[in-house]
Amino acid sequence: MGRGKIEIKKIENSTNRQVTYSKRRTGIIKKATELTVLCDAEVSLLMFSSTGKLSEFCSPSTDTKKIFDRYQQLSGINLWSAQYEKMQNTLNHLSEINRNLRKEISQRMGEELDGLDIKDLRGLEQNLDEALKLVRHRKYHVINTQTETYKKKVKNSEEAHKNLLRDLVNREMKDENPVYGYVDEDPSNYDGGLALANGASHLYEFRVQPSQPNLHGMGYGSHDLRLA
Amino acid sequence: MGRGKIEIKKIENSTNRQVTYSKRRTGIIKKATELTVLCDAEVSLLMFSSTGKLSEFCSPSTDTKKIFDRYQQLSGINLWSAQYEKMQNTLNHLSEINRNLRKEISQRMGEELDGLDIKDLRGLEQNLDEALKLVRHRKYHVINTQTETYKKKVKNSEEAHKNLLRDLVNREMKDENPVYGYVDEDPSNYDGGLALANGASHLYEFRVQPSQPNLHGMGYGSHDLRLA
DNA sequence: AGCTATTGATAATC
DNA sequence: TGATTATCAATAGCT
Repeated sequence: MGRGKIEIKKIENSTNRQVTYSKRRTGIIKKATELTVLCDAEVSLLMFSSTGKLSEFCSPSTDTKKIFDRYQQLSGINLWSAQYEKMQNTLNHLSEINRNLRKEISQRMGEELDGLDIKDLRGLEQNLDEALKLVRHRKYHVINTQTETYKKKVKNSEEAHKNLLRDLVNREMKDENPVYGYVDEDPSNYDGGLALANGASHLYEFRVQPSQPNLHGMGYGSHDLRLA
Repeated sequence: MGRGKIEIKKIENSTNRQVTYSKRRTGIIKKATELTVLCDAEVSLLMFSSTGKLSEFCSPSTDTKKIFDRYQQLSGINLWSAQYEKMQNTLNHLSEINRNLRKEISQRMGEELDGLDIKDLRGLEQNLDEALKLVRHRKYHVINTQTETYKKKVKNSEEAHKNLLRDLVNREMKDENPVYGYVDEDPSNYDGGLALANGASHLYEFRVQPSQPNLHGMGYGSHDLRLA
């Protein structure tokens, strides 16, 4: 259809090819539209020119994504299988690692020791012993620091009290007019040492439940890692 | 184009619509083919008839999946964003859990204690202490069991040796014909006690490297959890 | 981009 | 469905 018949083979003249592409692209989109309207069909048409430019047509009743989903269902071709598998592998790998980490924590809590031989047990014992020393060392350090702070605060307080009393006496001696209303500049700091009274840790006390290591109630064991 | 002009609107007669769909489908596929060949383009054409039947055309140089991938790249539309996001969330969640588990292990090894207050430290100390007791208990149990087995083996061996000697003496007394070649029925069991000599554990000895929890050389710390 | 001679697609019909 | 054909639509070559 045109001023002359043409052979259906690649148009070598680049400009001519572009022009023909443009015209025929319009034509085929018109055809797709007509098919959509006349026959109540759903159509997706994707075209990449030789220069890589994308043109798209899609029936108005739907969108490209829906068409693809439908195509996937009907054709049985899983378009994202590669990506899907890659992610799925990563997920499985992470789950496996987490399982192992949990097992290690359990063993460090003295549970699930059945699988360990004498060498493992000796290693674990030694390791726990060293950890215990480190934790105790740190604990004493924290206690000392807090105690020092506390002592300093008390000393400051006494100093302030003494000064206040002196002032008071001075004033009474001068004009017999006592002063009330003294307030410490930062009373909230005084309960720093009180925390020492509580022995149990919110971090570790839940561990009385055996063999279910947990992290602040995240409940990761119940998550569904499958993807429909 | 036809024996009469037609209006572009849905063909109500179902049979007629099907016939037109068939003819025009052939036509548009021909157009797509021509576009592909003449203009060196890549084309994907998906059509669903009003009855739901799928027809497909794709340029011979490629396939539908590749076209979709390319479409996705160029259009910026993530065609599987729902799935992707779901998996990505799961991945992030698992990674977070992983981080926490590692941190807990580190703390149980006496590392990364800076963030813990006095309550936490006391709890951890208590927990480690109890774990240490459990591990020691288990270790002694295993040692005792192995020692018992070893003793029994030795006793059996001595018994066997004694019997052998007696037999030997008896035979020599009877016909002056000594017997060689005695073999224990299961010699491999005798080295059970030898493992006790090795103090270090293959499981825990690598922990001298600080703050890198590890499980049997899995090296999960280096795994790339990002998804291209 | 337009124009139009010409080919190509297809609606109606069998 | 498949073939035929009179018609209309698309477009190749040209400006």
